Amino acid sequence: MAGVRTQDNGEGDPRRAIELLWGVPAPPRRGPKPKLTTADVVRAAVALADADDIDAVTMRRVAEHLGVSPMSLYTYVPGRTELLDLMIDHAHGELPAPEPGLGWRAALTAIAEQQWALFHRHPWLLQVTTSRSALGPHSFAKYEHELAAVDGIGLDDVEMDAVVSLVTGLVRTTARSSLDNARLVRTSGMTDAQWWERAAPVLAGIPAADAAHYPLSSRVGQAAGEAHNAAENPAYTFRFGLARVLDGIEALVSQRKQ
Amino acid sequence: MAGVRTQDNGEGDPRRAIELLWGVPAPPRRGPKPKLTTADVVRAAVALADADDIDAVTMRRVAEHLGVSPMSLYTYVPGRTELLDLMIDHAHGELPAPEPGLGWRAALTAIAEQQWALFHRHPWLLQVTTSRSALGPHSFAKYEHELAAVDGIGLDDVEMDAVVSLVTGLVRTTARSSLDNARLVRTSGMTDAQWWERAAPVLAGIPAADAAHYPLSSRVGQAAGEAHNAAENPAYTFRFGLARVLDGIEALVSQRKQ
DNA sequence: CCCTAACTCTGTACTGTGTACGGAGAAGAG
DNA sequence: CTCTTCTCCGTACACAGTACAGAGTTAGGG
Repeated sequence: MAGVRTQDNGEGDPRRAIELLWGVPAPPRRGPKPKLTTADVVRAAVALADADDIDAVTMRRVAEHLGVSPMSLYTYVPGRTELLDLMIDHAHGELPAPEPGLGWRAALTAIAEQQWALFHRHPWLLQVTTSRSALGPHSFAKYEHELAAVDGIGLDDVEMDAVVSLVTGLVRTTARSSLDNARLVRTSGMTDAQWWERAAPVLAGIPAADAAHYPLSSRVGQAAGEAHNAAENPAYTFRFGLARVLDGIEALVSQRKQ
Repeated sequence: MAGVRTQDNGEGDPRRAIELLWGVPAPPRRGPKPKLTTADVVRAAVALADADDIDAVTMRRVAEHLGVSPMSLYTYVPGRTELLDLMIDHAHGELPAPEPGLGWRAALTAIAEQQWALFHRHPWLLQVTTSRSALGPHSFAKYEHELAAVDGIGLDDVEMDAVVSLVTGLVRTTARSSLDNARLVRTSGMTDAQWWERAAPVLAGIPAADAAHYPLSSRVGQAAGEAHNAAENPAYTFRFGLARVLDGIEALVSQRKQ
């Protein structure tokens, strides 16, 4: 029913990875011409992840996709972890530059919507942690654009950072539940409705799970289910949450103004 | 540098798993006395995950921890996926019942703080998806308590659900970045500062990564770094975000009231 | 009381993962 | 032409989840 894990990397020396992210000019090459480029590997990995899961990105499968032996990938990429880092920055490159002249509210809304769309194009982005990996050019640009949206509206630097985290975090969680669910539908072959149809009678047979013990849950769950035709509607939760968050920020901004 | 993944389950029939969650009375037993109980297995798995990672929860290691062969675990638990589900509900059991008589704002704050603490006690909770798994008694109770905090303050049922998702989602994202980072420090053996010390000169050697290209990022990044003595301060982001979100909810509530 | 059905537990084995290691061949530097 | 450096590959290892079949243990039915 559930159980998604997050595995981390724990790399030692960041040098090589950072150089790859920024596309170092390439040291003096002596040996045979490489068949591929690092970008080829990244593109293949992204294609696999898009089509399926982050779990589909195995060194063997990426290699097969490129018509190359698994071990030769290590010429272009230090390991799987660094490949994931490169994939992240690659995907961040799809985020457009901000439209100039928008107010902070419209700018933040645009950013949130773009990231929402990005996550739906590349669901694997939500299966991967980004703690120390946001060091590529596109990730830098992403952060820069986010800050630009709230620059000069009366917040101090620390608040600007926190506001940006708040909005991007909202997008992440709501998109995550949207896409976790979509993935479950795919992998289990059951829609939410079908799954509930099977789960409901089991629960009904358990006295302790009676609706009387959970009055609010059953009332609200039913109402939400009817309103959305599903157990959850992450798109609604996203836009509802964004409206609340923006209102909350607005309160702070106008407080700072006086 | 980064690369945490989330793996999902995709189980077929939820019956057995739900029965385990709710502790079915146990069918007529004929064979030899079991050495263990399902609860033993869950406790051992939680202990392993607490001490380390969700990745530390392998069937082999749990079995070893219990002095039993790996395959015998399958007597108590259908598979690793369902074990994770049981772990989640087990952890949710640590969330206290709400203090009665609090206003919605205080109640939501208490809930958020309790979940923040729970995630820090059981970081692996953030490494695991919960899409369709919140069907255990403690997860039910969690949702019920969350709804109770905002019941009767003028929101409709769908809004209540969305408000609750908004707050719990905030806790999840901010706690996640807090704990992803802590785990990275552990696994890499480098603090944030040490890591930046190593990464900074590499970045400095790359013309395109110059501060001039990212004026806001470098200004804000430096200010945030000095204010927090770290690249990030998730605890601040959490409390700042919570204040904004509550303000945003307040705006909606008072709008509904008139 | 014994036999048999039901149950627990275990050893072995299969597929799949990331990647360390060593060797084979290609191509530029001298 | 030779040497050094590089790319690429085959093999191998440790570890994962768990299918399967068998050995041993217990309680119910006769």
